[in-house]
Parts: sequence; structure tokens; C-alpha cells
Amino acid sequence: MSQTRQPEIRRPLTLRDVSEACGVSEMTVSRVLRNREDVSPATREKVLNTARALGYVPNKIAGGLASQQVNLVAVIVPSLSNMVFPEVLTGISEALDDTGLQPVFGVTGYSAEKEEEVLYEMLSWRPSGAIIAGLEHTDAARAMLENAGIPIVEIMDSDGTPIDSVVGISHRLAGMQMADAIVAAGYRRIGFLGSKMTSDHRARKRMQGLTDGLATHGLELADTELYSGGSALKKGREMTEAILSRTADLDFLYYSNDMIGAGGLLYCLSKGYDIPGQLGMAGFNGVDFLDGLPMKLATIDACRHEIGVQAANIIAGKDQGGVIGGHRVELTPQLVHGDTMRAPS
Amino acid sequence: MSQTRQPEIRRPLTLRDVSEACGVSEMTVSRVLRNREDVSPATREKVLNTARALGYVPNKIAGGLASQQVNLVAVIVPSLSNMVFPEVLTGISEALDDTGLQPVFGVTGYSAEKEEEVLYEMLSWRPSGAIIAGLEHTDAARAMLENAGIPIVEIMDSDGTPIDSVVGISHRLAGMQMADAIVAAGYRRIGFLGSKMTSDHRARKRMQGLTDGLATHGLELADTELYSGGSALKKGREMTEAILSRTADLDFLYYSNDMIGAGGLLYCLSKGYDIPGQLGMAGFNGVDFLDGLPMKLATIDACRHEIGVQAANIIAGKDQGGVIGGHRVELTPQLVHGDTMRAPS
DNA sequence: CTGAAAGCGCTAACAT
DNA sequence: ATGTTAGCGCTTTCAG
Repeated sequence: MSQTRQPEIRRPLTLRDVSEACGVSEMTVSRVLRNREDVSPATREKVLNTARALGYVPNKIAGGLASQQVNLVAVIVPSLSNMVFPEVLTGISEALDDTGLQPVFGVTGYSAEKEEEVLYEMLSWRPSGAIIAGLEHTDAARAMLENAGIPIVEIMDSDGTPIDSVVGISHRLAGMQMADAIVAAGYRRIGFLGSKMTSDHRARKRMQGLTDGLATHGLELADTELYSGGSALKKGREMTEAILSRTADLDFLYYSNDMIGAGGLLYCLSKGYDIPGQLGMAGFNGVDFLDGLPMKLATIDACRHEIGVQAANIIAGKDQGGVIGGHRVELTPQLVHGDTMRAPS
Repeated sequence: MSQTRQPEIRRPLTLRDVSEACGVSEMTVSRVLRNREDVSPATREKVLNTARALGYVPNKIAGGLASQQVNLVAVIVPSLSNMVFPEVLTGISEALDDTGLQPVFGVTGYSAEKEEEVLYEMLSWRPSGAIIAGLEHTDAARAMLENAGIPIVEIMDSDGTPIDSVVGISHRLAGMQMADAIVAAGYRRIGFLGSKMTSDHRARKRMQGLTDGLATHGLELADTELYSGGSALKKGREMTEAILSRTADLDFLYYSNDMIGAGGLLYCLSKGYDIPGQLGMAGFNGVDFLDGLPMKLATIDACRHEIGVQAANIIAGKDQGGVIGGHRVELTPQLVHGDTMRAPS
């Protein structure tokens, strides 16, 4: 099932080809194709028709080199395999849509070294800006970002020192906020369920915030259950079964993300637990496709889409009063009580 | 909260800077940085150290122009807002990881016009290959792809005529396969629940396959319910309630995707339907994060990850015996009976 | 193994 | 409104 390609090696068309085909100088053709105003309607028409007829596609490599500007925005995220980052990317993509800027995505797999590689690769295309998840980078990556001479927006997290701009939420505060809400609702025996992954700094900070928050009320985690890999919903079930059979008197389960929380919720409902009376539950992220669950899981909205939009707007220079660099946007994550947590007592 | 950037406009470093800093010709520096063998270890060492110390990042724009080669692969998908495409992208990303090729993603929002724009934009970077979802394109887009002179892989779908290579499944067959399975299991009053979106060609083909398949058994759809937008899980609930209250004697519900199917399943379980006895249900895609549901939804695996991997391998020239162009990989979607469908009678 | 020259395809800056 | 000239920063090619 294979065929060789047509023998004629069609050299890609150049501006010169269009120029010759319509008897207008390369420069003018270039002007038309970049939608510059200073061309007569007649010439413009002629050039456009020829270009279209020939199927000319401009060479941005050459254009970028000549003009020293590239309409690309490097976007670097750890993963695409849960809904969190795709939602951010969607926000970025939307916000950039009418700006002439084009997002270019890279994935790091939560590895700092891979991040450094991807970053190097992307910066070598001399993008107009970069959006990168998190505030933790290798020294080399940090140096590259500092020296790139373009706007950098670190996103998702605001707990730390940004290189340039930052748009995110404080995961530490989110953890503390949840601790306060849990305690206010009268729960005392709290279990934590999360990922083994140590390189997910935001999850780590949430957990830290939670334990610190509990500590201010004189409490500590009663038990902890960690997982790695696999289907989150299923893992949530399994972990919940494990932690409840180990520590039967838990009265609250805090999940590091909504997916495992949803799995846990389905498990507890099937086992006939009284939620939220006997057992309270909460997750993190506020993913809205879980809306159809039998009960609405308590969670904290991580403002993912909004983060993408705002980060992109900073790069695009929108809404910024012309100020370049050094923006700090800390979004306030909203606690959604849902149905799985008692009202504050 | 803003600060102006440092006054010194640091011009990005060039090869010449490195060359001067270490007293080696630009050419040799270039050789070292491209890992070419023909440089003495001593010079190599010296150059590498200088480059690192200076924080030099090569300019791929200039490199690409000079060498007429760009290590980019354009990847164009309709959306990032359900797990389907991120999974494909993950497959592509993994397969390209050790090839020196870099994927660049573009999103079309299921719009043919937007696809054309994104494609134009991406081809203007002269990528080494392109991967694009679906076989339906505008005439202009098709012309661009044909004339790009690079390997093109259309993915996800195999019902139609590819431009160059194709990796996918037949959604029409998947629909027919499901029809056969439904009928074999003894169900007769079948409802269809899907999206209003007419531009999702694959969903349309699945539905067509389903109705055609049913027709071969002398059956037709008893009712249809369509949705647009919103949380899929919740929509699944609502649609299921609607269709069942309108047509109470349905004995099978076919959902156009697993997410709405999961919502429907949760609804039916909560209403005490006997699944799969009284009512059978099935979705499409085989998304594995639904594994933790109370029952495993019958579905057809769309091989998303595998499609990404194989498409990327074609572009990278792996596993192809050196053949360029014209590959046709039709994957066989597996029906997963799950728990929501009776065994064939 | 290393260097010098030429030019990739386009656009900034300057004519006209 | 249109054309001319001179590079952009790198790599190809050819010489040593």
C-alpha cells in the first residue's frame, strides 16, 4: 500500500515567482501579502490573484530572519493527559486568536530536564513571548528565560518568585483555605489522598497548605494514601477503599484532584456512606465535566481557562496600559462547597 | 505591580559572538553546536564551554533558512476540550521524542475555514511534515497540503480518500459494528444520543454506520436526542432523561461519545433501571479514565494514542522500510462489551 | 580538521 | 505608490 511521490520535485514557490508572474516587484508583492496599506488597489488585486492562483505560501523562516520578529508564543506545560492543561491551552489559544500571534505547545512530562530541553528548542525559534507552567525551573532554564529578552509569563502558581510576569493562584493558600473550611464544617479526622509524584510542585504546595492550615487548628492529617499512574477514577476508588479500611474513623477525605475525588465519591456512595454527614469529601481543580455526578464534589476552582486567557493577554500586550513586563496576577480560587461537605457549623 | 525592563537591550547572541569569544571560526562553532563529528575534541570542548558560559541559544530561523530544513511537524486538531485529541497529541509527542522532530500544535475548533487558516500559518514555517485530523478539508487546504512537498498524514478517520498517508479507523464501520452487536444482544428499540455539531464528520459517520447497520437487520432508530455545549456528563443525564421520558419503550441507548454515555449511565443507575437487562447502553472512544464508574460502559476503542504514535512514525520515517508517502494504516477498533450490554444471544 | 565565500527568501530602510 | 539595496544569522560548498 505505498506509492512513490510524483517525480517533479516542485521547489516551493518564492516571492520572486509571484513577482515575475504578475510583473510587480518582489517588494510590492511582499507588501500586499503582509496587508500593508500603501499599495494601490489595482496592484493589490493583481498580486493577490496571482499568489492565490499559484498557491504561494510565504516563507516565515525567511520573513522572520529579515524582520527579526516572529509571531510565535512558546507555551510549555507538564502534560496533556488530564483536562487541566488542555483547558489552559484552550484559554491561551482563544485569547491569542485575534492577535496575529500563534501559540506553540511543548510538553515536559513533569521533568525539569525535559523542560529545559523543550525550552531551549523553543527559544531557538525566537518567539515573541513564552508562557510556562510553574515557578520551579533548572538554573539553566531560568537563565535562558531571563536572557531571552522577551516577555515571560509563568502560570498556574503564584507561590514563589517569578522571572517576569506571573498569572496563577496560590496553591498553598488553596490548601489552607480548604483546611479552614474542613475544620469550620466540624470535621476532625482528615485523610489525604494524592499522587506520589514529587515533581508536581503545585500538588505538593496544596498538601503543604492543607497540613499547615490544619496545624493552625491544632490538627494533623490522620492518614495519607498515595498513587501513581492509571485511570484516576479507578485509582480514586481503590485508594479510598484502602484508606478507609486502614483508618476507619476518618470523617473527611481530601483528594489532590477532582478525578480521584470523583472515583472516591462513587465508591463511598456505593458503599452507603452518609455523605456529607458521616464523611465529607473534597477535591481540587473545579473541573466542570464532573457536574453530572450523583453529588457535586466540593472543590476549589483553579481558574484554568482564565489563567490561560490572562497569560496570553499579557504576552499580546492587551489590557496592560502599555506596560511591559513584571505583571503579577494572582487569581482568587473559589471554594465550591458542592454537596459533599457540611455547611460551616 | 509593574516594572520596566532593564534598560540594556541585550541583543540576542549570535554565532559570531561565540566565535569571537573563543577564537574559533563561526563555521567550526556551528559544526560543534550541530554535533558534527569532524571537529577535534579540544576545539569542541572549548566551543561548548564558551557557548554555555555565554548562554548562547542558536537561532533556528537563520539555521532553517540556510539549511532549508526545519525539524518541525505541524499537527492540526479540532479541539483540546475533550480527552480525545490530547491523547493523540500525547502519542505524537512520545513517538517524536527521540527523532529530533518537534510537534507544533494548531487548533481549528471544528471549523474548516479556521483549519485552512491554521494550515496556511503552519505551512509557512516549512515544517518537515504535517499531521491533520480528518479527511475533509476545504479545496484550498487540500491544495496546500498537496503542494507542500512534505509527508502529510491524515488521522483518526479512514473513510475517504487521503491526500498522502492516513492512520485511523473507519467510523462508519465502528457504527455498523455497534449496530450488529446491539442486534446480536437482542435489543430492538434503539435510541441515539449525540451532538448537534454537524462539522464533526467522524461522529456523523458513526451515526450513519449505526443506522445503516440497523437497516441491514430491518431496524431503524426509535428516537434521537441531540445536544450542544456544556458539561458532557451532565448533558448525558439530561438527554437520557429526555429521551426515556419521550420514548419509554427504548431498550438500548447508543451515545456518540463515552462522556455523555457515562452521564446517562449514572442517571439510569440512579433511577433503578436494570442495566443491561431492561436497558442496554454503549458509548464510543474507550476513554480509560471512566474505568472507575459503577459499571463499565460498553464502547468501541478509537485507538487514539496508537493513532498518534503511528502517524508520528510515518513522518519520522520509522518502521517504513524507507518508503515515503502513501501509507494507509487502518486500525481495527475493538468493541468492549463492558457491563452495560447483554452478551450476544 | 578548519576556514572563507556565497546565499537561503524575505523585509527594513531608503530612494524615486 | 513602487522599486532598489543591503543585510538578517546561519549553513552549504569548496579550499586549504
